[in-house]
Amino acid sequence: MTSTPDTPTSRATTSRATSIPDRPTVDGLEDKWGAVWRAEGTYRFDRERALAGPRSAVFSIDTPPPTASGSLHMGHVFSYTHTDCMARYKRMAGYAVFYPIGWDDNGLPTEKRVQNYYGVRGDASLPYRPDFVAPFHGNRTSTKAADEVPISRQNFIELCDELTVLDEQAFEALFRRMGFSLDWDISYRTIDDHSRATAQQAFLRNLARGEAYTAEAPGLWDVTFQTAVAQAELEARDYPGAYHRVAFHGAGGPVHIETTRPELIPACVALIAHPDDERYQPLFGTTVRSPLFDVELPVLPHPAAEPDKGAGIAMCCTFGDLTDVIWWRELQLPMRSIITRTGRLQTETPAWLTGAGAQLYAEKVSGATAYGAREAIVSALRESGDLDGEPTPTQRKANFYERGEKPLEIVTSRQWYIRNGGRDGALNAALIERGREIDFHPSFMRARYENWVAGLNGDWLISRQRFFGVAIPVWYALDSDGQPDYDHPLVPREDQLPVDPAADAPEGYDESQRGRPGGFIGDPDVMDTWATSSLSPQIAAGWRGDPELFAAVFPMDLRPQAHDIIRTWLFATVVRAHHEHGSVPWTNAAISGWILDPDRKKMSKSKGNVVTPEDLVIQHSADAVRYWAASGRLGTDAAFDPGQIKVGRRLAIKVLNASKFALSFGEVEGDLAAAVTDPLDRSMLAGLADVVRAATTGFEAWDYTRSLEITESFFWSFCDDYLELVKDRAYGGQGQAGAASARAALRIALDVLLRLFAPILPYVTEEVWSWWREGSVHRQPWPLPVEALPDGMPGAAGLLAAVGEALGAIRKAKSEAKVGMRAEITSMTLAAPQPVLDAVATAEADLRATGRIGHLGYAVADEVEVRDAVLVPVEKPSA
RNA sequence: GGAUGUGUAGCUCAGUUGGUUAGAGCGUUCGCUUCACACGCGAGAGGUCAGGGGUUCGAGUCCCUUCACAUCCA
Repeated sequence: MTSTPDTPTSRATTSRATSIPDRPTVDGLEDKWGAVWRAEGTYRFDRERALAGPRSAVFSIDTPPPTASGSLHMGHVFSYTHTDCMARYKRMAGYAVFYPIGWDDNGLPTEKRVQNYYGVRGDASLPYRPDFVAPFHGNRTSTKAADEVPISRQNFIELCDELTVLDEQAFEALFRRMGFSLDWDISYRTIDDHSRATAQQAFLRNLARGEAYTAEAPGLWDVTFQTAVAQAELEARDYPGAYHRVAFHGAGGPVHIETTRPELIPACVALIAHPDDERYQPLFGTTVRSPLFDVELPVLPHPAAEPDKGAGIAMCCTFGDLTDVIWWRELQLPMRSIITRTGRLQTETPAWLTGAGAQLYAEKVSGATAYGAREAIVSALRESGDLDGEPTPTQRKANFYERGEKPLEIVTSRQWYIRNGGRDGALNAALIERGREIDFHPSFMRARYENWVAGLNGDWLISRQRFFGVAIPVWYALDSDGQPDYDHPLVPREDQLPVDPAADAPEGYDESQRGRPGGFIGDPDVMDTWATSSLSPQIAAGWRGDPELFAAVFPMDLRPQAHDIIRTWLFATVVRAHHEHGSVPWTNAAISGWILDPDRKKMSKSKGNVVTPEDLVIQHSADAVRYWAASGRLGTDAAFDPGQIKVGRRLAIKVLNASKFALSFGEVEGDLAAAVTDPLDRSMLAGLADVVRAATTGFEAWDYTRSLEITESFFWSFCDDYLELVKDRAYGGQGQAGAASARAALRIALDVLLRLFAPILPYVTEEVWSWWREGSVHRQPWPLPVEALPDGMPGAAGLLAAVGEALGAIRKAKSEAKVGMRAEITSMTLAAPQPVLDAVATAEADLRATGRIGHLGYAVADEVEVRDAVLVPVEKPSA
């Protein structure tokens, strides 16, 4: 075994023998360095250091767990790159960066994908089949529901588990290729045992404190997915309908209402007009009889009636829309519901119907879809003469579940809620106040939060009648008649979590008592996905089971996400932390914009304008794609721009080539800074010190784009002007000391520049670092201005700028003469303001070598220009 | 209807607390085989800063107003 000397800890002395490829390339760096970073644990969270040090030395990130069953799109790459740039900066700035990754794999998106991928459908009434084999594996051609094989809940869940694991592998591969410096050792899935236990524990504590409760109430219901839907999942869409002018029968003659839903006439409980509406004031307190069904109904005043809409008087049914719910509740009207959970009208004839009405119901509408019932009732109204005129088409706003295709119905059901300030002014105000404890980046995004919280109109409905989710961890005792006692749910102990009430029995009971009088039943529902993902900080930070870690990283420093889910994910997370910890979940929220296609439309699969990130990375390199993403500021939507990716690729290549060049002149022994004696070199380093200051300010203000722009713009003029100007001297054209000064300055500049670029371009910077340095550039400290130019060393950025201006004039003269830049200038006069002439005099040898100038004269002038140039064109070799 | 943001070169965007002649990249035009890079280098053309009004010695920047677009909430 050979004895190796201890690796020096000082950064500046860890140079190693330079080894540079002949033709450096950006292609293939992802695989090369991805493997090294993985093997070395380059981005591993330093737990020991974090626990030992103060909280302020940790930077913790609540990474969004992507929906694993969704497709990978540019939006992911965009937003995750923003976060990664900040994470890399913070790591270099000395923080112990806690940067976990999770996958959101429970919930409806996964169920839909499993349904399509395997050709199956969950059916809670079926028994488990241990030997079940799915008919398809992503190769299904039919999309007909009839072709789907119904399987048990447990079989369905097993398939969800199987497919999400596959999907997550695809995500992980992309995230690794993109160079996201996540700690893959800290990962979770929202369906794994730890997440389920955490979600259940948080729920049980909400329940114990009265923040979670059940209620049987009318609520929005999706008839396709047959589940209750929360306010945050609503989407108002235009939906075609028709106004039907229908006569109700009053004592003093017909009362006409206009409705888009005549099929609900049998569910009508009242007619309602605005209290100030003089047309209907005489009718208040009287009753009318409904057409066809002849049910006696009161005419009542309520301010929610809109006098300008339709006839100004409306029928209130249980339930056609949310206004009906308000009327029903506030006017204490009876419940006459006929729409069932499938969206069809109930088959049994309602008890409140009699005679001809009952017969009509039984014969024409019983069991019909809403659409079929409407047709039947309209034709009956036409026959009875109660339809005034023909229906007039209209566009109305209807509520849809964001993933659904049919308008939501309102169905009465027992559901679980978590208090979120939607029905409680004090809690609402407290949550708005919590929002003000969070720094939003950009700050105007707070308005989205406050808008949403202030506009809530009910508590957060968290129960879903679905399969693949975290079970609501409660059971209900059955009385001797087999009726469940919903008011006293049976709960597990926290150390028993996670539990599945469908498979586990509550304490004090055994499985044989399930469903029997005197026994118990499990709550059949699962939680909404957000009820779990709103706990991502608690899940990742070990709230359950790792209190030391939790104390070290919570509340977290950063929540990165896109602006469309402020109302859902961001808000829900604030609600949970407020209830559980009495604090914010994090102190900063970095809000990324969306990716739009070049026509400024949001990119989406249905529009067929999606570009897959994998292709782009393969084609242009991860650094190039990151460059494009980092060019988009927080909060700003960005057009997808392949041109910008190409610019990134060029920059990455330039970093390789310029670095190769800067390192090609050989080592400089001893103290590099002391070797820099030439004023032009010091000027360049002074400019670089300014860049370090500005780039640091940019990152500190969450403005990685500004940091990149400043560094990039310096780097290009460094290549175009400085490298050209010192080339001759660095080759030794002007003696030993001059060469040493140039070579040392190049190495200092490269060292600093690589670190400035490292958060944005992790691959090429790491590649170049490996040519001449030990370790990873990503574990180096963020550069300080004094590393570019030591305190006290004279140096003014203006000198290089002035010489560069003179060089520009020389290039212009050659360009206008249509000769190459290598063309010799036998003699010329440089006209310029005196300060520029002074600067040029300081660096005259460099300028003359670069411009290939023989005799150089000076003249004072306002503008910089070349006069009286005598050019010798380069002889072209004859063909 | 309410809220928020945006409007600067053909395109994508910078433009700090108001301060000389408004910048960059892409694209375009012209030129250059240049010893790191042709995936390169050099040069040029291109703008009534959405419109109107105001404050100021001075406005792309501040105020008012109109218009257009986007998103969120009703």
